[in-house]
Amino acid sequence: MDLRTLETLRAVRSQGGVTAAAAVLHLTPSAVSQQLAGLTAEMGVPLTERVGRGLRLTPAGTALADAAVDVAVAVERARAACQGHRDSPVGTVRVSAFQSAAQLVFPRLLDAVAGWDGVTLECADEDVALADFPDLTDRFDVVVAHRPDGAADWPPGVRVVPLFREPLDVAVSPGHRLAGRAEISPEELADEAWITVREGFPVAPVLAAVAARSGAAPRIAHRINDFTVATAMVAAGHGISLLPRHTTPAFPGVRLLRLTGVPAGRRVEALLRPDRAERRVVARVVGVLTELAAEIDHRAGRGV
Amino acid sequence: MDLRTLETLRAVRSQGGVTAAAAVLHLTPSAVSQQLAGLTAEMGVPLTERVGRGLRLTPAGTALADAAVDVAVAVERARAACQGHRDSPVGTVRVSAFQSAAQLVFPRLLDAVAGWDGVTLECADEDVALADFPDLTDRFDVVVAHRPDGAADWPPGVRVVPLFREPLDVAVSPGHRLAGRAEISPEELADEAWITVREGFPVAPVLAAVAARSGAAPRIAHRINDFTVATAMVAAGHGISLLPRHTTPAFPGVRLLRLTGVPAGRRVEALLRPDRAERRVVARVVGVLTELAAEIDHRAGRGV
DNA sequence: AGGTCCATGTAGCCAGTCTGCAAGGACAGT
DNA sequence: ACTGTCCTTGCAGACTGGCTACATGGACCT
Repeated sequence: MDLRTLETLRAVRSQGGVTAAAAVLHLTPSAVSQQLAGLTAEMGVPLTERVGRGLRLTPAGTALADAAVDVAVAVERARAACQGHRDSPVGTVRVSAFQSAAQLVFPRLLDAVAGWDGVTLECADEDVALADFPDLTDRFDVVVAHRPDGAADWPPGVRVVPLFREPLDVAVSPGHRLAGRAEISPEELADEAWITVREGFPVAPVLAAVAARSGAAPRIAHRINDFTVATAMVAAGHGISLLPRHTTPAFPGVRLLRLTGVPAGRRVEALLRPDRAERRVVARVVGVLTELAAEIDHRAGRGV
Repeated sequence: MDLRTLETLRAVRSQGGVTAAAAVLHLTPSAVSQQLAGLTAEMGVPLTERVGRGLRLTPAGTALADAAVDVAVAVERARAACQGHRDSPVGTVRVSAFQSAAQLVFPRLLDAVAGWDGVTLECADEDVALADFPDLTDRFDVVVAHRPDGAADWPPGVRVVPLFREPLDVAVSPGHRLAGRAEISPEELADEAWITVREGFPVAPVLAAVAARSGAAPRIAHRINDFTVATAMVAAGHGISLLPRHTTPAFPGVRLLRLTGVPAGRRVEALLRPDRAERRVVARVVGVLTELAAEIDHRAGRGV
């Protein structure tokens, strides 16, 4: 019954297998398997069961993994209680963000942390499908994620810190027939060629909702995940796109038209594993993140 | 940051030193010292400080030890969550009780547990001064302790399960001038020679309270901790004593007279460390203990 | 000043755990 | 139906980490 072993069990659950868990934990599958075997022997109850060529946790294993979260939280709380008697929190914080938020946030975050002694920030851009964001919390302390309006909540077990809401606008090229307009309604977009993200990625459902208002299925010409690329393609007149108002890169000539009649936006949030959230450094970094978010919100006139 | 290391820190705090903690943990002082050094290095804060030739926890160390209790509780809760998916709780439970309770409780407890597969009960009689009972919880899962009426509560951090209250009666020999009486008031005992327990032991303050009612300081002839010995001496006419009604050994001719006008009694309670209390076997044993206690209470007509 | 007790270093041993490799199943495609 | 691939698991070997035994250095007491 070791802290590392419990951590391993949780990784096996969240990653859904020995090999994947081993990758996250920087171990070999053999080591993970042996830890599981040892833990099972100690508990006297089977914790895992084979399913196909993979592995799944039994009810007992799930119960133990759930309880292991509380253990990890208690441990980090203990660490924090100790660090509280120290001048300032220190350590390394790993932060991931999806591309557009990364561009907006990472530079300022690094600026803010530059003056903190003993604090190292490791940034990484990770843009994944909506359902895969929570899993990133195994590899990062803070995961900046986004979620379209109306999407389901994040699964329980992950701590969510709201950062800001960002409206999605319709981006058109300077030469487009609607380029002179400031606002646009979904009905006027029925025949447009769309540039949108890959299936399953966070803003896709919003386009579906907009299209539903126009009556017809949207005509999707290209699937581009990187908003910078998408913006360049819009600028060149290869289609229109639904782009976030604040984080869309300034690109000469691209016009952003406000959508009327349908709430189109996404929520940007920080995702943390509860135990990681207890670390004082992590909490401090999240604090800076929320400050930055408030700035963005404010500068944007609190969105639409 | 290991579970064993945190356990060590707690032992150092509760035992008040490296050597004592090592004894409780079945380790050498050197091992304990090294664990402390490692933990201190990891935390980056001094956790202990020298005081005289001994050792004391710093505020940071105390905070960590406090938090470590929650960790231990979470761990045992995890273990219990897992055992819940098993047919029945198993393991070894170490129980201590002071002499008279041991005599009353241990045989029946062992009877009750005899039928449980996989459960081993290790009994030990430990009669210590009032203030030392909580420390026993480091060495035993369940500590049956007693505490006179009106005594201070047990310190925080120890879990208390009430078992029963036991009135204290005045024991006299058959030839004593009061032997025919059923009740007695403190005032009538002013000139008696008392046989009582050693200073600091649980029923001592009750005698002081009784004597206070009689006006004069009690004349203490002998200090005997073992109630069986005390009873034998009372029977032989060497003094009178304040003895618990239910657990006083049946001794030919000794009369128990009820005290009037002053509440004289002791509370018998089970003391547990919070993490130990989470173990399902332990909880089950405590359950049997409380049942036995209810029987005793009932058979005694709920005391006075 | 000597004796005793306590905490703390140091050397060496031992155990637990990880890596690397091999084997056994299970699914998918030919 | 068979082969190939993927995943988990078992086994031998290396290694890191922790513990014991012993020695050292203070602090209290007589």
